[in-house]
Amino acid sequence: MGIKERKEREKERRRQQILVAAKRVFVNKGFGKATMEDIANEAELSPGTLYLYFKSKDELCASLSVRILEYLIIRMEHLNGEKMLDTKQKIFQLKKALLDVYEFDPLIFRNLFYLKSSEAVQQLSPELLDEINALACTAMDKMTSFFETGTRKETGVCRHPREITEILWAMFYGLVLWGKDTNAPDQKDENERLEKIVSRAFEIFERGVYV
Amino acid sequence: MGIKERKEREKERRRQQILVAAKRVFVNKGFGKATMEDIANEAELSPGTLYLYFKSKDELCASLSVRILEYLIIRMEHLNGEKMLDTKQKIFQLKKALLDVYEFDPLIFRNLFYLKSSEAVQQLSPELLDEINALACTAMDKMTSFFETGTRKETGVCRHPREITEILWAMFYGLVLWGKDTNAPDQKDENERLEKIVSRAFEIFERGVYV
Amino acid sequence: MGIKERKEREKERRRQQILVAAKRVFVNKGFGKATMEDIANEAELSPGTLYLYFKSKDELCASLSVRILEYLIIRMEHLNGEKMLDTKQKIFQLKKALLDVYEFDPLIFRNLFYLKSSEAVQQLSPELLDEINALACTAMDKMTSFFETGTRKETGVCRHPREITEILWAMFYGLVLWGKDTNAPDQKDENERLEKIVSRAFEIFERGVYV
Amino acid sequence: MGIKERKEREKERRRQQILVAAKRVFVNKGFGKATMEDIANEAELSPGTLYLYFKSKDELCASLSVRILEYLIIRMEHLNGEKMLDTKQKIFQLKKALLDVYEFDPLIFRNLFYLKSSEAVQQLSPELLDEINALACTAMDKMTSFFETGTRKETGVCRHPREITEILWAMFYGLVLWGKDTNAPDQKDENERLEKIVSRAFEIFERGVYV
DNA sequence: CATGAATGAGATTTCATTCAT
DNA sequence: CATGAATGAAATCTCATTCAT
Repeated sequence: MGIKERKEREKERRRQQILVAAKRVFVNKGFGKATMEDIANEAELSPGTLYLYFKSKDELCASLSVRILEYLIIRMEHLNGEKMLDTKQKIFQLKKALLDVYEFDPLIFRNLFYLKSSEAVQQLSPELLDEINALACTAMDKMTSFFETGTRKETGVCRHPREITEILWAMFYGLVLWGKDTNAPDQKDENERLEKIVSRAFEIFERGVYV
Repeated sequence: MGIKERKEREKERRRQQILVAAKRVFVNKGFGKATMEDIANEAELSPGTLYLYFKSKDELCASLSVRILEYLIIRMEHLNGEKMLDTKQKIFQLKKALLDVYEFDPLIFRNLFYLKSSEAVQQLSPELLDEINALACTAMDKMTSFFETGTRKETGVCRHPREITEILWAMFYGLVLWGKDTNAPDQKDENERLEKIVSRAFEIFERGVYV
Repeated sequence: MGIKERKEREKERRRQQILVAAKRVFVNKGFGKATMEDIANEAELSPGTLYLYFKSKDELCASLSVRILEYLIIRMEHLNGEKMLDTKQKIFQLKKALLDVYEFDPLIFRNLFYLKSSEAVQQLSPELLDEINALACTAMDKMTSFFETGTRKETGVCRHPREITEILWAMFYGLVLWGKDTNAPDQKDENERLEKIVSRAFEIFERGVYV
Repeated sequence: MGIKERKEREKERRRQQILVAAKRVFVNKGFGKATMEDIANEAELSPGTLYLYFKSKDELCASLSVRILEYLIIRMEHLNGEKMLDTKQKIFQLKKALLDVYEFDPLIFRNLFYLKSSEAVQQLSPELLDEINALACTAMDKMTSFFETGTRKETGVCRHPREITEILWAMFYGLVLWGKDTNAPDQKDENERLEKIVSRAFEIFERGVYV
């Protein structure tokens, strides 16, 4: 039945449309101060409609993380496709990937933070919570295996791929969250600034990983 | 007038008492979901009383950051007292200092993040905002000068003390915020876990900073 | 036009099907808390469809009463068919009839009460309101005339058939509404309990009606 | 501490004031259609204030029943004070008492009905639910014991005091609920009508109770 | 200073109803 | 006819803030 599928697709598109609108609102107002009405207005829908797609405001917020984690995982899978890299190259590739993800959605880290901050977590439906946790795990695992596969055939470098992964991730996370100047005049400047400092950080780090 | 001073001191003590209570509440509920009544109950005061010491909920939240930044600065000043350290030792000392600050107030980074996240910033009184910005700058400056003074007499290492400071800070910030597992069974376990990964991170980093 | 009639019949059948579903929902949720969507789900129809058969939720509710009043009237007409009964027998027959009606639809009294309770009445369409009032009157009249015809040929007993009717009706109504234990384990037990106390009540009453 | 007691009293008075306002609103609009705002306006308070005294709308509604059941119990206790009555007199006294209760609050029965109708019951706090159930039981017990004490010394009459109690109560309940004409021009007329039919009912009933 | 009852604006959420398909 | 997504008004309830005591 083509008709059922089309409906399905449209429904999913509408969901995405709402998420996009929500993201725009959150960027300006922050999660706490944004209202469902704001989001509805931005999405050019009525408040009630949001509830056809998301059980509650908290679930809507959390769903943003799903979207972005999915993108992150895809990016990590791409990385894993590239074989025959040494650790140095890998760190470089990871940096590039993370900066891409950030550019795709600069809100991602604030989002993940919000999610982790126990603010909302408690009243999410178990299903959604499980989904998010699974995605976050998968993302981390993919990153880790990226380092694992590459490093086995080398000189004993990078013996703790999991920790390296976590540290690099945290470093990026920290640079984004801390550096984020709310009053930045321009997203472009902001991105440049970030790229510069991240590059420096990964550079230093990369030297440190080598024995 | 001793009497005036005593009043002053008592007033300040009461302020601190409220901040302590607020911190306890925020740990559990998050900034957004905590109510003034929650805080008042925790402080064993009435809601109205809070407004004798803080202009608004947002100012109260922001004041928590002041408290912690002050402690951070003190800690950094101590560091600066210790002369004749090479970069390696400095990084080690900084790590220790940051872990101490974290132990003093594990909430500090969520706090600072909340402050940066534009959620509330916009409606803070300019005075408070200025104070916080000044404190944050001072803290960063102290950290930077810690690296500067140390490194001049050395081998050209650490030519970008400001960036190193920012990166180390962000790395720590990231490790704390990301690693923070809301459902951690025990603060002590949590602390140990953090210390371990932070040590590893600073270790790698320290190797990278050396030429 | 047989085709028109068939359409008509089918339409009426669909109406009944909706009413049956509505009744099931109301039993569990009560009139106020039940939603049109609940009813639509129960009837395996879409919410929109309900409005093809009923002007509004209130009209749907009210229509339930119509259904049951019609059954009540039919039952009363049967009673009137049985001639040559003395008051004692009549009271017994009435009891039986009422218990039958109750078994046919245990919700009937809550229904009628809801209708009387001014909750909705005010916004019903005049036509429906008139219909219901007419039916209620007819039902009462039939009951009354049941006593009238019987008692004329007797010994001056039962000189106020109208009042007797009303009292018996109210007594039954009260026993049902009051006794109705929402948490009753079982409709069957419930029915037995009701029959027992109703029998006792009519027994006493019957002795009292005789001079 | 007189001051604490005074506060206590004032708080209780305010609660009563809200209940009185709620009653007035419910008489006009019915439980389902009345809004918290309606009640707040009637009580000349703000909507938020209602929630300082009642956890939810449902709890407010249910609390009306508490008030009235308490009055009912008091009235029943008075009855029990009067010794040396035969059953006939007792029935007469009970009738008078019930009519008094009705006059004190004509809404009582609709209230109790609402409470029983499962509409709200499910989401009441267990404490309130227990309190109401206990009160309803007490009321019934007092009525029953009124018949018991009196009848022991008599001629074997009234061997089922519990059932008699229940039947009389239900009869009254039914007469009130059914008779209640929402469009009654005047409460006074209404009361007279009720008194007349109730008297007739109890008269008949009383003859029936005697062997 | 401290209180805490009251406020009332505003947030989330629900749901009867409509209408394009 | 039937659908069910969308609506949007309205309801419930929350909570930062105020103010009379």
